[in-house]
Amino acid sequence: MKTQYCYAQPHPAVTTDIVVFTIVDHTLSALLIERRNDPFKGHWALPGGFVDMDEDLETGALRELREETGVDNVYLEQLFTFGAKNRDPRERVITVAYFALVPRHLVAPHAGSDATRLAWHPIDNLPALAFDHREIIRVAQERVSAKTRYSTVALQFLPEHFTLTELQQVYEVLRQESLDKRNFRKWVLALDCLEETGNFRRQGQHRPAKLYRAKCRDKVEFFK
Amino acid sequence: MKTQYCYAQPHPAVTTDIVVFTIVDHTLSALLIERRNDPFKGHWALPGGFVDMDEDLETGALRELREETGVDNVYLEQLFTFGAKNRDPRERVITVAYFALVPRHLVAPHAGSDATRLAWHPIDNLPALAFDHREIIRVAQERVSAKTRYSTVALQFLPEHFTLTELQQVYEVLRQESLDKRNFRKWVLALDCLEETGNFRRQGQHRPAKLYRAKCRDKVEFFK
DNA sequence: CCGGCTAGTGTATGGAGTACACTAAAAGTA
DNA sequence: TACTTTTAGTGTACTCCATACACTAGCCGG
Repeated sequence: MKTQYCYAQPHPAVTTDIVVFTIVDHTLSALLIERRNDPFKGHWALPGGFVDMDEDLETGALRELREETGVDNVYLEQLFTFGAKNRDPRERVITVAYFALVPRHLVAPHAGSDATRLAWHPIDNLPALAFDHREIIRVAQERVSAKTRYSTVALQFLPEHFTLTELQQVYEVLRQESLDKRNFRKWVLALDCLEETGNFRRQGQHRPAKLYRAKCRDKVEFFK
Repeated sequence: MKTQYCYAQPHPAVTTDIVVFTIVDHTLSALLIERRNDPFKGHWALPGGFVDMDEDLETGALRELREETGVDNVYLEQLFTFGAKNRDPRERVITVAYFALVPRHLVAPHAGSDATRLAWHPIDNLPALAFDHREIIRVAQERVSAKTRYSTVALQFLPEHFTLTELQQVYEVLRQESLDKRNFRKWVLALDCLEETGNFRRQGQHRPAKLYRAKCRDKVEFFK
C-alpha cells in the first residue's frame, strides 16, 4: 500500500521554478527543459520542482537547479509567486518563481543527468511552453531589465574578468538600446564597483582590451 | 469521522499575510490583530490566513483582509514569499506576503466582526509579534520606501482629495527626512499626475489650501 | 609600412536637483 | 479695525549629472 500524507484541510502543492538567464550571441536567453511526461509532454518548461518539507524555498530552488541543469553557485533572487487556481491541470500548484543570472561560458547545457533535452532559448523566440511559464519568463525579464537601471546585477552575466566592451554589450542587450561608448565608460567607472586586473585580453588583430573585475562580485549593489 | 485530504507527497500549507500600512500621526503604522489561539496566543500578528483551493492568491489575500479587518478596495501588491522551514511550529507553512496601502481615515479599526483586537501600531515601536511577522513588516517597509522613489504609490496613503502639504508629509514619513516645500512642489507637479480640484480646504486660522486629486488614482505609475 | 580593426579618451551643453526667504490669505484677539 | 498668528504659496541661482559627439592608440596581417 502506498504512503499517504493526510491533512484536515486541503493543501496545495508548492513548487519552485527558476528562470535562468544568460546572454547568447547578443540575445537574452533562458534555459529550458523539454518535458518528457504529461501534462505538456514535449513542451519546454522552466527547471524546477516540488519543495521538500525539510528545505527552505531558496534551498529547494538551488537544489532543483543543480539536479536538473547542473547550474550551481549563481546569482539567485526570488521573483514572484504564481498561484492562479488552474495553472496546473492536475492539482492546485502554487509556484514560487526565482530568476538566476549566469555567465554564458560557465554553463554547458549538455543533456542533464537523465538525458533530458536542455537548451538555451532566446527570449523573443520561445517555443511552446508548459503551464504559465511564458508569463513567468516575461515577468522575470521585466524585473532583470528594471534592475539594471539601479543596481549592479548586470555583472552577474559576466565571468570574473571581462572588458568594458563586454559589459557594455550586456547593458545594451538588457536595455534594448545601443549606448555611447564614452558615456557608458564614464558612468560605469563612476559607480566605483570595478577595478582593473592589470591584465589584458588580446583577441583579434587590434589593440588589446583592459580586463576588469567586480570589486564585490557576489554582492549586488544599488545606486541612485 | 473527520474528512481528510490525502496526497501521495507531503504538502505544505499555504497562507497569505497582509501588511496594511497607513500613516497615523506622522508615523508609518501597520494594522495588527491580537491572536486568540495558540501558537503565539496573545501576540500580535498580521491579518491573513489559509488560501482556499478555489481562489487565486490575491483573491485570498483580499478576502482575508476583508474578513479580518473590514478593509476593502485598497492598493494591494505581492511582497515576497516566506517559506523558512520552521517558521510555523505546527506544520510546514509557506506564506505569500502582500502589502496594502490605505488612507488613514478610511479604516476604523474597531474590533473585527468577531471582537478580535485590531489596532494600528507604529512601525518603529512594534509589540511582540507572532511567527516571522516582524521580518515580513521590515521587508514591506523597505519595499514601500523604495517605491516612493520611482513611482506614485505614495498617493495611496491619501484620500481622493488632498493638499500638497499633506502629500509632502507622506513623502517625509516614508523617506524619513524633511523636504523643502518649494522643491517638493516643483518636483511633484512636474510628474504631471496631479490636478487641481478647484476646491480649497479651510482649516485653522490661515490661508486655505488648494485641493488636488490624482489624475489616475488606481494606477501606480513609474517615472525616471 | 600600410590598412583594418577595436580600445580608449575629453569637452561642451542642457536639464534636473538643490539651496534658500519672502508674500498671501484666513481667523482670532485686543 | 488693525494687529498677530499660522499655514499656503511662489522664483532664482548654482551645481552636478546625463548627453551628444570624433579622434588617437595599438595590434595584426599582408
